Amino acid sequence: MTTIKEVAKMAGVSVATVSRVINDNGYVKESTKKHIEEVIKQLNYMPNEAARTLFKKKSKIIGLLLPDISNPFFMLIARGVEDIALKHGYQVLIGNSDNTLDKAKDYISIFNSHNCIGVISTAFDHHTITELIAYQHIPFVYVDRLSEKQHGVSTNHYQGGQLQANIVIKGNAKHVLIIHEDLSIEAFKLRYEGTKNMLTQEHISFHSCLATQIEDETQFERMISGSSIDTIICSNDVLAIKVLGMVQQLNYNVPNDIQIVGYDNIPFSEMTFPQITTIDQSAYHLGTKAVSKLLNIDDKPFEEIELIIKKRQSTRN
Amino acid sequence: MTTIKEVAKMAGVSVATVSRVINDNGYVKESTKKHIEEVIKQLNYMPNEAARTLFKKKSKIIGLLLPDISNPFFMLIARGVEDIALKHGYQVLIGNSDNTLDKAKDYISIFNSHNCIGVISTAFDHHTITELIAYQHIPFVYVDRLSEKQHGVSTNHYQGGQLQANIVIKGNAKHVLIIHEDLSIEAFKLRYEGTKNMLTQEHISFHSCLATQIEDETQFERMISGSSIDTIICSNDVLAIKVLGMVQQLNYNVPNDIQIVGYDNIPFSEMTFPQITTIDQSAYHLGTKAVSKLLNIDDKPFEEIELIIKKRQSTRN
DNA sequence: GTGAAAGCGCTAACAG
DNA sequence: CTGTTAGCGCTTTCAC
Repeated sequence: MTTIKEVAKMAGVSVATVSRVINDNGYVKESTKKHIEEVIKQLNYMPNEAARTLFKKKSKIIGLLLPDISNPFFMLIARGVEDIALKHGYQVLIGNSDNTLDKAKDYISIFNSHNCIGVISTAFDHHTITELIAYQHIPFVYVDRLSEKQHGVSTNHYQGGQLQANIVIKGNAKHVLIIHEDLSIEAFKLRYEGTKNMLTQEHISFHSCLATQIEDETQFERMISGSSIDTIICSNDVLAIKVLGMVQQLNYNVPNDIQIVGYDNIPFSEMTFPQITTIDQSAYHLGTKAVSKLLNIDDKPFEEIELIIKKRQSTRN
Repeated sequence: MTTIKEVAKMAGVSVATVSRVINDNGYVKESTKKHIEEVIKQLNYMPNEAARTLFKKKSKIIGLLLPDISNPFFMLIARGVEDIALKHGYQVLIGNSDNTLDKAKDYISIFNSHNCIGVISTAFDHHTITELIAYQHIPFVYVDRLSEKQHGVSTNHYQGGQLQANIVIKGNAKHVLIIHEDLSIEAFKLRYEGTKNMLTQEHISFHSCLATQIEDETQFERMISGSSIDTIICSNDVLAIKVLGMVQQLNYNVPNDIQIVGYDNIPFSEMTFPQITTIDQSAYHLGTKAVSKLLNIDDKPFEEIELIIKKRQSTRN
């Protein structure tokens, strides 16, 4: 690795001057600037980020804390974060918390030790979040965050839940099954309540169960047939895709016998047969916005992103 | 951020001694060690990685260069890399090249400027790889790499292609369509040749086309019906899932009318109906192995991972 | 066993 | 406009 010193020597100037041109600040005569730039190119010089970070106490790295990138929804956020971070000269260090507080804490410490400019985090439950913030001070931006008091981008999860309910109501839902993820995670809880309230209001009966409860296929079948379920509302598209497959294995026709709605609009939701009706959270956009907030390119500290209904084939009407 | 100096002062020792205990090297009296450790805990001290990196000229960061993490196959590799990197105290900086040489080069430079210990990269075509290595010197480990001369982990792609052919032959394939990704990428080319040779050997007729050519649905339909295709072999599962959906939209029964094989065994391949028959490359394992190679935990510089056939419902017999 | 001090590569005063 | 220099936080000789 060539250093700034070597560049300076070769160009016949001091390191300060070289530093001025690579950072494009301070006065440098145009001709010496040109000359230094040539030397830099010739030597293939790149500043050592560790040295810069040590001095500035801030690195060009963004810490990205996700529950699990294997869910395409988070992958989309990650790509959004990465693409725009790169555009602004930032790198992203990834951390999968697996929804574990310990891992999340560890990653935040790690991000801190790398002098990350900040961390972008997707939602934990409320209590966890406050604990995390208190844990170490580093700028935080939340994606899918909970309260207006925090910096971040989010969508209206309660409304999203209502939207799901509306869709199935139009599809003449009579007996609904809501399959949800861990309700201690605020986003899922809000959606759940949105659909629940909407269904109740329309006097439509429903059952609900946790995603983990459908692992057992025979139990799942009993649940479906026992309550003559004709509609399934899922917390997210991964779940919806899984459920679609299971329901089809049981020889039900989707959407005629059973209609299914998902959430997130992950790319695969459009590839199934039938294609899955879902609510688009614009995950990629959420990611790009989060970076803007973190880098203060964006004026507003908090923003709500519009939800988009993707009516497709897995629901009736 | 507390520094080593503060710890030293509070503990009433020199920074050198503190450094010795945090790195667990050199002689330190047991009692002073205990004392220092207490102070560290009390101050919640964590070493500044930038400073360490500056001195050591090597950071605790692994650069991970992927074509695109939105393909679950690469996501699996990424998770494998991340999980085991974390276990060894390393972080991972991600870079999506989008199969672009320019972006790949940029990322390698960036990884270098961050003093990454090395980069884990998934395959480009042969020419590109050599160019990349020449570009900057930093330890490289390839996943799905091409030649024995390079460090890395791979599977036998040619054999994988043969395996795909064998599966459909057992399913009584008469008119095969091979839908492949860019053949300038060695892995895809090898698989393609594996299937092609196997099919030729068995005197089974086949057509082939590039993945991008099936975007147009009507053209796809013509291709299928025109050649009375009864079998489709795909370069990867994402493609297979997409094709499955398209074929079903066209009212073909899978596998009776048309059987489909994928490649990779991504999680979604098991969630479709019918479930997709595929070849498992053990992507996660590939990722973990790559880290071991990079950190020299693993003795062998190169290793070949076994392919596993996942016979499921999308193929006949 | 422990401390003093040099120096990793860079930036930002400050001096000229 | 340009150079000199201190110092970011850490590790590692080298003394003692």
